[in-house]
Amino acid sequence: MPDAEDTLTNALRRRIIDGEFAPGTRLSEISLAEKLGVSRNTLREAFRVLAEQGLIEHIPHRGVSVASPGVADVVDIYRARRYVEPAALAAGSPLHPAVAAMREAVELGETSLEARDWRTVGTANMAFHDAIVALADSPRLERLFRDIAAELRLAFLEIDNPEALHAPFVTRNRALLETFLDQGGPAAAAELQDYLVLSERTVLGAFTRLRHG
Amino acid sequence: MPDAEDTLTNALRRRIIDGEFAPGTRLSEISLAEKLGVSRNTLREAFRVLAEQGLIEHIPHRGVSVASPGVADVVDIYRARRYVEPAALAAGSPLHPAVAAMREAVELGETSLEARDWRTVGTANMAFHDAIVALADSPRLERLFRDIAAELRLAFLEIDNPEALHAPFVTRNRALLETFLDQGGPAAAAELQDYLVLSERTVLGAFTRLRHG
DNA sequence: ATGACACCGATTGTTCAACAATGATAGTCG
DNA sequence: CGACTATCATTGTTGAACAATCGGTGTCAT
Repeated sequence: MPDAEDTLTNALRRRIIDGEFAPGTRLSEISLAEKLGVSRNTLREAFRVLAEQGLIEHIPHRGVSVASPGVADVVDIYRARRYVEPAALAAGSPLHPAVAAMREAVELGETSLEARDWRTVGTANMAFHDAIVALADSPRLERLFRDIAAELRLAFLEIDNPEALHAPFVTRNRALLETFLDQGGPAAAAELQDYLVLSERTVLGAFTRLRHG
Repeated sequence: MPDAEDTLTNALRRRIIDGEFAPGTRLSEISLAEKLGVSRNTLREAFRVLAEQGLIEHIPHRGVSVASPGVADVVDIYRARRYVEPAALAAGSPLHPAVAAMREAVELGETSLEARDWRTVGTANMAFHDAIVALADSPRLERLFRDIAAELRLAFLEIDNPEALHAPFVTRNRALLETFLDQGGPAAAAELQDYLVLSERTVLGAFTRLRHG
């Protein structure tokens, strides 16, 4: 079955992001290869890709495990986000196609919030920010964001309180979109700065609460 | 010979960056594996890592070749740089350890300029900007910069006029460092914006000159 | 001569089995 | 009870093999 590997990498990626393998889980080459119906070598190639993306951690001679981001990782992820997202929003055009994606993400978030479908709320949230980055029209920045967004999802999985994590930001997304359209990029960028600070604080708070009981 | 792969990846990476394999060169699995004294499978794992880093391009069933960045890539690389570098400089502290690295890079650039050692001038140049990014204390931003800097080196290799490419920026690096120390981060950030615009223009100019004769 | 078509060869994609090397574990001894 | 050692499961790496695909070559009909 040639070409299994691209598919394999994506499949593994999705399953990890979806939480099928909890953060920190050890991924055994032999058993996982058997489970997925591929050879060890093919699986190892996929591992290398995912490790480079930060989704799994590879320790020589000790195998790979699903990344489990710690406080330092969350801090760094938000730092990177603050570098990229507000600037993308500040320079973004309201006519950019990504604006439609922003709107759709906001609406999906709102309907999912009503349905109390927190998982989808989280997905919509990420899609919203992904659209913001897309405003920059930079494949490399998009790739960076794709990777750190995936890592952040792992952090969310560790916390496992999706309502507190995602719900508060649905209305903020709506407000941010309207600020962007009504008052322009720079105003929206300033708002997003505060937004990200608050979001980081929310995540970090949940994290330390985890550690202390 | 276990643990060959991390070493292998780094070795290949360095050889590519050093121009041993010209941009666009097809890398045959069989012959390269033989040349490097590793098996095809091990080499393929290294390929996956380097492809993820953007150093080589992988086309299914057609193998990998050394990336040869085009105009669009250069534009995107500089876009990403403008997002990250000035902000890092603006927020950076003069007391940060990376400042020492900035200084060393400037001095190395100056001595290499005198010696007309353009290769080292280019290296020092990149080290200077690497130190700027290090001001942000963000592993993920550093990784992004490491990858795009490597890609940019490939673009430089394609142009192959290192003097025009690197020499003009030695004095600018010195000036930028002094602005940062004397007038602070924001002033230096503004200067760096212009710097990067000029640098991009230099590279793009050389590129189009290549295409037209 | 030219264009479509079928074939062939080289290369990549993937698997399997084997062995070396390492890290963790468990058991032993002082 | 702690340090040492032997064992063992797992990873690291290899080589050979076969399947699948791509690109070029040559043929053939028009």
